[in-house]
Amino acid sequence: MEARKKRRSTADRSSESVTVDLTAVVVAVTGGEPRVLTLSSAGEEALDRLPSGPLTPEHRTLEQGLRAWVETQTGQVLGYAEQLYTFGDRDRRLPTAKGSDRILSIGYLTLVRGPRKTDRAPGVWQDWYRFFPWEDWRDGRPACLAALRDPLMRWAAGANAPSDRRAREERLALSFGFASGSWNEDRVLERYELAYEAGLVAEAHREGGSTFLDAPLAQTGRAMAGDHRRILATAIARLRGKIKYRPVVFELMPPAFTLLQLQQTVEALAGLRLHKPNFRRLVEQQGLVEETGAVTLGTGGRPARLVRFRREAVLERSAPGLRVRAARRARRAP
Amino acid sequence: MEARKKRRSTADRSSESVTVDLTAVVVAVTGGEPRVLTLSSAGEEALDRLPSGPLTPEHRTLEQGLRAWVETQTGQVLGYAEQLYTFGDRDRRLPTAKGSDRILSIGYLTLVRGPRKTDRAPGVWQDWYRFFPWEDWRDGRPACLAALRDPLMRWAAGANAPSDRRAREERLALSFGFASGSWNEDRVLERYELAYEAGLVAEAHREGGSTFLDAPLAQTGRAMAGDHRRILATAIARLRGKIKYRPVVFELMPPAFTLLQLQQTVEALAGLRLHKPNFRRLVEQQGLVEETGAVTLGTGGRPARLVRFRREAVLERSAPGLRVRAARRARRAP
DNA sequence: GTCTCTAATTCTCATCTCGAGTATAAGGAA
DNA sequence: TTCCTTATACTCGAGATGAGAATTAGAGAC
Repeated sequence: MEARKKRRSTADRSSESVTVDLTAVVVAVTGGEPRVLTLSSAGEEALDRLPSGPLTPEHRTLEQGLRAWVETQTGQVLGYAEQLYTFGDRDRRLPTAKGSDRILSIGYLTLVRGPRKTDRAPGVWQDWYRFFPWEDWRDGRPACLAALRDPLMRWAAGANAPSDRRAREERLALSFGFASGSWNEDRVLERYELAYEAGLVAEAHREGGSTFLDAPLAQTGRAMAGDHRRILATAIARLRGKIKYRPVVFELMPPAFTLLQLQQTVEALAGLRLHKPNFRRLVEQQGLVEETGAVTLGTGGRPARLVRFRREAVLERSAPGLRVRAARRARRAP
Repeated sequence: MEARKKRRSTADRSSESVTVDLTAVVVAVTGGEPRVLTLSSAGEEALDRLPSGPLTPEHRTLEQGLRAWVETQTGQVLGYAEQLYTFGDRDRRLPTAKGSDRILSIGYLTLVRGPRKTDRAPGVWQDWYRFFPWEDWRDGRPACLAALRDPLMRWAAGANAPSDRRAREERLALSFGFASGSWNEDRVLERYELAYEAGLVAEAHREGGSTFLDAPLAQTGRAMAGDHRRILATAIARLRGKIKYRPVVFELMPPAFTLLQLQQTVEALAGLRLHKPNFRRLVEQQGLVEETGAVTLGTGGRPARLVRFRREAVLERSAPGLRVRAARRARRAP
């Protein structure tokens, strides 16, 4: 543990001077897979980290600062950007531990359309399911979930107070759908935090956190520097939630695309397989796309129409999005 | 364009030292009206402000700091708390302008159940519609909206570039439902920001913002210190959105309540009138409440059953909330 | 040219959900 | 007992949704 200073009576103790770190989760979908832009953290064991940098006086707005940092670090120009959350606990493990000041991290979700190949620009586009293997249900229930279940259950059972135990069990049931058996793809962050608390992810062991480890770490996903994996979880959760009521997917699509490409993009993000005819009906009923007139050949079958996003849709519908539903909703009590 | 600095090698100019302000929107519903806890800002013209205070080294987490400040400033102990957004533009007008450092404000939405009467504790519970009179549609379309419409339209028409004009008109259509005629109660923030940009709220004139003023300021709601009204707008928007898929309303209810009380609470927050039988059906179908066995007399009619929140509901449904719908949804193109 | 394969697109149908309205129940007061 | 008020229950039709079957249109094999 670090010496946690308690000087509460120094002159200007009324306010603490902190430095602010702007951190970007840069998302794209290529080849039907969701990708995050990562860099290699300098020191130590070369963990993956997210593009990030300190807020400086020249940044007029936070978002401006974020864009600047991502550009200088990766060469990537951002499209859509949305603030996610501000992390500010005093004892967070940080990738760039400079001094003993408190560091606030402001996380952003950003989307880019055509991720340039990272020729010689630094940065790697990685499939985000490398970091969260249990989140990809496109080919059915992921195998690693089975491996997580037992340690999680044992962690819950190992709580001291019975009330604690119940609380943990409830969180597990809610997040992973153990018991009820229903998976809610939006709860990415809750699941990561449970895995963390249970000591199942590598990050939890870096600074003497929980010690419950005994689970196959290989199955708990690739680690990231600092708490970047938590920020990534926050971003995925937000994006999965948001595509349902806001047309954000289109920020990831090329100007013209087929309905199948759109579906596959949504599937990639949500980590779910969808029913093709129903997906089409949804998109068309909502008026989210319009014809370009062109078609694609070379699909291997009947040519597909190329469509584009129809901007007027946001004016017509109150929640223009793709409300995908994982499975049949839980039926109410009989 | 701003000079985008590339000097990545100066000593410590790379990071700016900022102070952080924790700001709370404390919400309760009493007497069927939504309330915010406000204080009087010290200096100047005694504007209403939200409870807030700087982050200090003793605060281990941001939320902890927030709770501490609200308690010391108002005596109010918080229940539910949720981070909203971090405001950090360099040129924000702030209620407590200390020095020239950048100040980051982290806004929180917090809910309290039984707001203690503020006997001699500082702080006033104010109907939040005093700050946003156009947001209350419980008795039909609010009158002040008619007064806003014209100035807003003129502001849009007054844009320099035609593309700008179109963009403004689109935002107006989307936020206020002019034209389409459909009101979306969630877009509180967008509406406030439009009113601000159009110079229709007092805050816009405090520091030489836009100068479009000519609208009846009396109808544009009570002003607040700094950008607290924007933070309040953010909170209302978040809360209105969230009751639809998360059982947060119950954080505002007493332990036992009638279905009508619950409905009136939702109506107060959403600023809408709901269909009684359908609201009951919704609540009961979702299994959100259970009987307490007791009934209330003195309702003026048939006694009402007292129910309580049923915690298991969150385990059964993937989005346990009260998806209230303002009106018939927009029909698709013919 | 015809057949076959693949993927795009269209239809069907039963089941839910939801908005809206109507009917009945149970206290209190006149 | 009657009326008034509010709580609670029932009904109906339109639209949304989940699931699957049927049809269409290129490409390549023969």
